[in-house]
Amino acid sequence: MELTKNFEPTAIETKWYKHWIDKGYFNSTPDEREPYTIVIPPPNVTGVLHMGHCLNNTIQDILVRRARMEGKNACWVPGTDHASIATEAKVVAMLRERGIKKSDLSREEFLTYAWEWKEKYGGIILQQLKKLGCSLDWNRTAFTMDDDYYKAVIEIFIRLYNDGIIYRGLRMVNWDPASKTALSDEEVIFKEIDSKLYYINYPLADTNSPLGVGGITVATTRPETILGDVAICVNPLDERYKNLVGKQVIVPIINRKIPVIADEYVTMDFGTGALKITPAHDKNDNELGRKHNLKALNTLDAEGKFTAEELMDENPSTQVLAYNGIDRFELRKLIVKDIEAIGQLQKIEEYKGQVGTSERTGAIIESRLSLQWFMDMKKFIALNPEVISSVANDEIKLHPTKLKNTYSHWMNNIKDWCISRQLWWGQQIPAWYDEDGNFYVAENEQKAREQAAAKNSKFNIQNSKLLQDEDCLDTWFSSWLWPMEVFKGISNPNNADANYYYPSTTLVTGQDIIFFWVARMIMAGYAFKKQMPFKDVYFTGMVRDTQGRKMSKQLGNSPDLLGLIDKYGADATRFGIMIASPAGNDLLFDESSLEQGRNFNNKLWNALKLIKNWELRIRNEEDSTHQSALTNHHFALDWFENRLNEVQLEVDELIKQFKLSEALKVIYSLIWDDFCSWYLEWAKPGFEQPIEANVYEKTIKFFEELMQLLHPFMPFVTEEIYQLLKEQKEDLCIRQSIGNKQLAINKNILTQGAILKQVITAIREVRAKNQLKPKETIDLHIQTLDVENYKAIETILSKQLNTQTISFTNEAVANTIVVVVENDKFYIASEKEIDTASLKETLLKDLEHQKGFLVSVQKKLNNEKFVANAKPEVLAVEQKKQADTEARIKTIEESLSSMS
RNA sequence: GGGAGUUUAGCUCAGUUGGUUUAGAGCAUCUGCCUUACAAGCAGAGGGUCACAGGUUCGACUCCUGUAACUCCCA
Repeated sequence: MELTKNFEPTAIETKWYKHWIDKGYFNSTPDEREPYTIVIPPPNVTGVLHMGHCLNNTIQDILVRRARMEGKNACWVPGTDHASIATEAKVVAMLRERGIKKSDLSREEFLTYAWEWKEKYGGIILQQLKKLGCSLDWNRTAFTMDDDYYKAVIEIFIRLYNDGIIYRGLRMVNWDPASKTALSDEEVIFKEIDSKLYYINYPLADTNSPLGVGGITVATTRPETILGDVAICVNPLDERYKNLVGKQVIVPIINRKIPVIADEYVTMDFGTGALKITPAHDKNDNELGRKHNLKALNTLDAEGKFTAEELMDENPSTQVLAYNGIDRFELRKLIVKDIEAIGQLQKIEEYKGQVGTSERTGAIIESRLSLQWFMDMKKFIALNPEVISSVANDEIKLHPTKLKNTYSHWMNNIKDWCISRQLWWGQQIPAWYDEDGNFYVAENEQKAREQAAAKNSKFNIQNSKLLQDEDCLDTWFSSWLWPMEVFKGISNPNNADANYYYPSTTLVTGQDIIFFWVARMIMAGYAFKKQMPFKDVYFTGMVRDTQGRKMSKQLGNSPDLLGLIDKYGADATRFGIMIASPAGNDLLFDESSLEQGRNFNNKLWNALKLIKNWELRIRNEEDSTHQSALTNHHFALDWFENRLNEVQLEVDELIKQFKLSEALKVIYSLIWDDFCSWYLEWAKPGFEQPIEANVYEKTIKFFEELMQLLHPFMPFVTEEIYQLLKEQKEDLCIRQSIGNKQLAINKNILTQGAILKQVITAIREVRAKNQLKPKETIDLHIQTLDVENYKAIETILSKQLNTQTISFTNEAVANTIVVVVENDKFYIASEKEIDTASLKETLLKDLEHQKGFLVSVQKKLNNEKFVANAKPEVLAVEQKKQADTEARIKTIEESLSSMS
């Protein structure tokens, strides 16, 4: 079979992925083997594959494929989450395009459209993962709104409500006026925004002085909330305002009389040192308001528009009523203008401030008083203390470990979790309200009716009205059950799958969702299963561009992943993203690393071609008349076998520590340098020469093992090559590795190999310096005490250095170039004239270096304190260094003297 | 403002309890090669007072203190 010039990934990738799926290799069912479970961080149904997913899922696939080859029962569960806010926004937009308004639809009608949208677009990202080669068990694909999953979420809500952990309360929440829903703190992104600081005067109420005289000036960024002001607050230590505390001032426009109060909370050097208090529209004001028993007056509605509803007791003026329905930012301008008109605006300053924005819609967040459902986190943690201890004592290991601090800090300062969202796409809150304002939490309306009848004597179980809460639950309130409910661990407790696969083995996810998701899964695990959800958590950093900027749509710096896979192949893409991915750190993505991956594919491909060329030239050992060639091949085989074992152990260790990038680097160098550049050159027969059968077979075996080692990282090219090397009974994808523990390593052979490489490199270097063309032969004279060792590698030397003759000598050879490696000397004779001067220079440079080194070693050995304090083995090493260096200096000096 | 982290070659990173031949790798750069697997390649080379300033120690990239720059988290 003729092999193509270069490796061509596209067709090969499609072929093998289909084959693996047809064989069902990725499907897992419980058996007697040890399970290795990963649940995918469910991407949004709205999502498309981006670099973050690529990194994340490549890592998961590497771990899963390796576990599968190690004989574990590997199970990687795919799925998506319903992403309430994002999906609802997409569906609303889709409807708008069709000319349909959400407000004209019933909940049921809207949900029909939403499901339609989900069926059409929700699976795109999972299809894209197949392109990347991900070995997911597709039979297990889960969705956070599946029927059973839905029921599980509801059940958990009811359980937590009955335990007194979920409560309903009026709280200051982060309100997104664009999507008209509350957001958790984690969904708010703070941004620096240019705004203005308005200085507004509040005149004193109890004097007859004209307006503008003898008042108090407040600096505010939010004049539009002024109509909700209920107090002015100053620092009790502030001398400027001491005489004003306890007095009344007048709120401009609405002319409300409010008190001046004192509290340490106020910073004296910000603005004027006087703060207006609007408890309905600011978190801190709300707290101060509660502390000082102030009323909260809400002046903005759910969309962020002015409403005078709560001001009606004050008989507001027509001017105030005219603000009704005006948007908050428009209102700001208007009120500033109106305050200016009555002469109460003193000045406006430019100001840079932090403003919260919605992660999903980008809208500026309003703090808003609202009835929401909450989880009492302090109580929850008190009942499940393992949530904190398991991470602290490494029962659950976080990688990198520095995140342990972050985790415990958050846990110990945890705030209540607002779990309700004013949306329809999600699990509807299982609470029903009767006409008297009582509510009943139950799994369905019938059960709620029964409860109502039992608790409310006025309630008629047949006829009375009962309305379900309109809101749905935060998406994270469903995805925190992911590791258990993908195996139906809540909806069908103690089923065989859940018992076998839970807890999962490893979780791979981004650092950005450590609180959103990871921490909450740990909570759910201990609360509902009394067990951790996973043993190790590997956090990836963020993928950035070469300038270190986040990848974003606005910057247009996020590459088209499928385009990259088309261009370079999935293996090269995986290689490219892994090779530059330090454990737990941000990754600066550069397309050139994909190029490196593609080149690596070709390197493998060409090594295959070389070996295929040997196939027809195999000769049995018995026929051999070249005994020395056999010994030499024996050395090459022996050396590479040991080198391979050494690296296999190293990789094993690295993967255990989640140092995947390093493991890949080590394998890359083993294949490119040790196997291709050294081993194959040593084992290679001469032009049109036959190859010994055992060399051929061993080489195939080595290559197979290399492909096996690399397979988790680059599954397609390795499977293809594995199958082409020889007729295979099984697929590489499921080939079982031999336990690494049995691997023995002969250090002597490895050292000998290292010296051989050093000799070849050193002699090549002087060849290059003396302009000896590769084709020009040399005569090599070796002066060494280990003649036998060099005899064993004679033909290798000859081949790699293009020698005409190799001989051994006990003394300097005249008119040659001298090379010193360790304590051996190599004299190189050629027909070319020798550049003695440059040769001398090289030797002198080396001599100087060695002498300098010797001085540093001797300094230590002559230091009494060092000799007294250093450990014996350290002392021995230093003594050996001294002896070696002295010997080397002697050798160089001899060479130099023989030259002159 | 509070907390955590980072700083090693042009770039991206290793460097395991302080001593392992006066700091390693990949990429990039330079030089020479179309050598019959591979020019997407081969062979070779150059490049670092380990951010800065002190300290501990016989000995510091490694431990301690301070300074600077950057990053992230929380407010």
